[in-house]
Amino acid sequence: MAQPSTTQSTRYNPADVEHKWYQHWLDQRYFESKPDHREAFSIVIPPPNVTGVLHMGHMLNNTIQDILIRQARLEGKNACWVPGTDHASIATEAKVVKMLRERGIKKSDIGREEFLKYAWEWKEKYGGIILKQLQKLGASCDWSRTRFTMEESLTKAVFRIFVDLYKKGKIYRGKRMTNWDPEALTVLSNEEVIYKEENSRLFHVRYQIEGTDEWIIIATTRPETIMGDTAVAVNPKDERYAHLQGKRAIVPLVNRSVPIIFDNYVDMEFGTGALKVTPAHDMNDYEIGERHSLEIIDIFNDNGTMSEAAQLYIGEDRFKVRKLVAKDLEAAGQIVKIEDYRNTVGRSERTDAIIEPRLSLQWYLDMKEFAKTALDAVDKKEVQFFPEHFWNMYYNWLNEDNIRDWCISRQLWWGQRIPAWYYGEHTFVAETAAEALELARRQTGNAELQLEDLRQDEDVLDTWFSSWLWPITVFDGFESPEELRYYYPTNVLVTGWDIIFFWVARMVMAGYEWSGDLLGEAVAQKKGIMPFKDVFFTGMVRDEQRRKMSKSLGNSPDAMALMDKYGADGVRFGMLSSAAAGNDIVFDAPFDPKSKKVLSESKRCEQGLNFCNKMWNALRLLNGLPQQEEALNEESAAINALATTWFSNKLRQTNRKLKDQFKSYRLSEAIMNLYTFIWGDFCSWYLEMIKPPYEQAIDRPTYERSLEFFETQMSLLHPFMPFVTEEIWHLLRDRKSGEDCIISQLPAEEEFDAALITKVDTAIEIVSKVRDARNKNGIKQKEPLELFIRKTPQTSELFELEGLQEMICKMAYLSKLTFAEEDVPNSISFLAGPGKYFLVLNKTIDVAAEISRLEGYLKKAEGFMKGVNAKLNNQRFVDGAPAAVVEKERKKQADGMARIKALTEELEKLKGG
RNA sequence: GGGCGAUUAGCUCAGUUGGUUUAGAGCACCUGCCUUACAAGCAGGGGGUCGUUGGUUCGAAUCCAUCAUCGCCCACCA
Repeated sequence: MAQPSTTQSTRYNPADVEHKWYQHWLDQRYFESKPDHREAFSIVIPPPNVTGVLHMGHMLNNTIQDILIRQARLEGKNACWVPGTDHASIATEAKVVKMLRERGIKKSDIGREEFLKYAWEWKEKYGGIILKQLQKLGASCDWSRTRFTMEESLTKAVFRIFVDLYKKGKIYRGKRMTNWDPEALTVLSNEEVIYKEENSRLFHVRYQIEGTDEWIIIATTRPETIMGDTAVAVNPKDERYAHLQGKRAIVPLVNRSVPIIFDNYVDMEFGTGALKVTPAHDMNDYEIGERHSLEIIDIFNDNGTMSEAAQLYIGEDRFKVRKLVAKDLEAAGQIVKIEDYRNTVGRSERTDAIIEPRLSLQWYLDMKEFAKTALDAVDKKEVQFFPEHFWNMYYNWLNEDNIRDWCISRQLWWGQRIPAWYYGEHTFVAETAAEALELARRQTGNAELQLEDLRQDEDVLDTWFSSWLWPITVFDGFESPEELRYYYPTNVLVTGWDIIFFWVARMVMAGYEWSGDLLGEAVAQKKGIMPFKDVFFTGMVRDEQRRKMSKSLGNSPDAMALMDKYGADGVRFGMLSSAAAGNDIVFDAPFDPKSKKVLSESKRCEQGLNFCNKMWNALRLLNGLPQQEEALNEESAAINALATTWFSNKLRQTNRKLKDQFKSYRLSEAIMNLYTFIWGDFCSWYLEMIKPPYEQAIDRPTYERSLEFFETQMSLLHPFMPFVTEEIWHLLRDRKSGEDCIISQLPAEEEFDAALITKVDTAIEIVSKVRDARNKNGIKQKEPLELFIRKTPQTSELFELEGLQEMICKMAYLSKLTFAEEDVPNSISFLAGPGKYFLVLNKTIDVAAEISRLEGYLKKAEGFMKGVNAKLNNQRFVDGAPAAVVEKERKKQADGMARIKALTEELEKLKGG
């Protein structure tokens, strides 16, 4: 068993502590979970990219998951947090390509097989780093369950559902516009295209209406595509062109006759309101072409030069042709004018080449029904979002006007290769090559066919096509659903809102599609169910200029360095204390203009470390106290009795609040709740109340209660700051094996005495006011003073509370506390709670200062009364508001009047005397 | 262009269905303390007419509308 350190040092040192306890937890197998009789609580990790390194977003995300899983574990649930990584096909392939390039190897030279060998090597080498880093953060994942989206069994599941969807007719192959990089000669995904505003020119070109002397003027930024024009389009509402119905126009230079069509897409306000349509080279034109069955003429070669189909300028580069066409049109008198113009141009992230929209054959998944399922799930609250407003974003993407079929093929090698084989005109979709071959033999009637005769699709599947199954596949749901029945649906998904479409929505779809069959009898009518009950959206972590923290911007502090400096607990505190659900968090790491780097420093994390230190020293105080059976005297017996009763009630109150905060995922509130409670109520008040004078002993019962309080607080705080709490837990008492904070018991929810808490609050207010009076009058903190209480029914009742007087005397260093029938002359007076108090200073009072102080109070009280009176004098308020509210206002009025009266009297006396 | 969100103390943010709040917390700031648990600390303090203008209501930081500023997502105009 791990040994706790000694408490000699006044400084808490996380480095000594954190690794030790993490290893201990691993040795005790606390993170591991197997189905049993207990209630399950499961979370699947959003798998980070396999070759990624820990950044601030991961830190936040995984800290939150760890808090929830540790809390569940403490609540006695069977907590299971499944870790893993994503193969991230684009990102990883790009890294491998770069690595190979640095070694002078070109991807195209080595071929698919060898490339994949390098890629796997790379994965083996760097794949574990991020998981190791998560361990440093304290993540209590069941590491024996670590999965990878491209491991064998997950890949098998991917092929299985691909075939399933293909059979259901939801997967199809279709031609669509894609982003073509004419330099790299490859299709790019939307994520790899960067759009930027650039300067260009808008050409106004005139086209003749066939068989007339009339012209129609169109505006274009890309005159070189004129040879691919197959229509001219105008808006059907545009009266200027209404008469052109059924007419045709002549495309200049190539003199082709094309139809004039009417389409709502055309913006009447833009340019001349007329548009040339080039279906092969523009996304929108393609869609117009589809609607009007236009001819498609592809005028470019792969490398961006003109093809035979262009008829003119064959073999010349597209940008050279733009100039040539402009010149030739000008010469032919076809150009009306040329304007300067700014438009957005898409460039390849890797080669910076201007993207050419191009038709290509891709695999698609029909999303219509899926989208409806996913919408219903949230609509019927089967899945709940925190915060709720993300529903709007989700709805906006999934509703039928916006939803688009999912392009699931990628022109990459690192990934799951599409399980489709071709033979001539035939396509065979099967889970394995052997099955495909069998299909092929059966369907072609050719029993002699061999695998070599078939050609497998070259593309791989989109990464998300494996991750949308993650909540099912990590439990081997498709192979043996026993575990799925226990752990599914998972309790909560914790993720950034930036992947709400890519991932969250799609997991919901997959859950409903397949879990029903897999869960079998466990689910009514075998209807699929949601993959998680709650979704907790974390914000993006941003720098002080509100930019997203990212590696490419270099604005992110080094996560590992932060933890070295402040400890994992400190960093967890720092991240969380500013992370309200769904709100982006601005992380306070300073930027050093000299080194042009973000420093791994943070005030918030420092606060977390200071908090550890505070608790560490509270521990040192308790551990260092000598003990004896009886209390020192009657006074301390009374104080200790009051202090323990009061604190146990505060503890229950805090526990109640904390439970609510967990239920609604208000975790940043929860940690601040614990912070102020432990630091303020426990250390500053409770411990000071019970602390015996120097080298005196504390009575054993109070000591014992104090240990219990401390322990309970460590359990409550454990999910947030696991290391320091475990360490203190062990230093508080001698523990047997297995008595660890990580599996300790949380206090049950109990009623608390609110009236008692209010009374002690008033006492605390009195103490503070006395201290303030000392401060303002330059009197030493420990100089004994006498305090008088103006006797009223309220103050009498307050001071009936056993130990209250003694406690106030101790905390405020008062020599004596006396009830007075009259106001006490030559004293400092103040109000606290319902009473009035007089502090006798052993020196002359500065009357002028006293007057101005009291006038300040009076002004505030009068302002307050104005509001209250205005309400009560309003007959409609008295009639309209609920009786309880009116009653409260009446009480406020009475209290306020009393306060003003007391202050006025006091002021008169001071002024008069 | 479509959608979402934000605007509260010098900074970062709470304020959960309108009424125990002329508004809370942390940091920063100011004053006094090296007091035998803690200077990574202790005690105390100052600071905001809740972005604008209207409206609903007995009552608005909170609900509605408008404008302003900022941020994000999606689609992209030839």
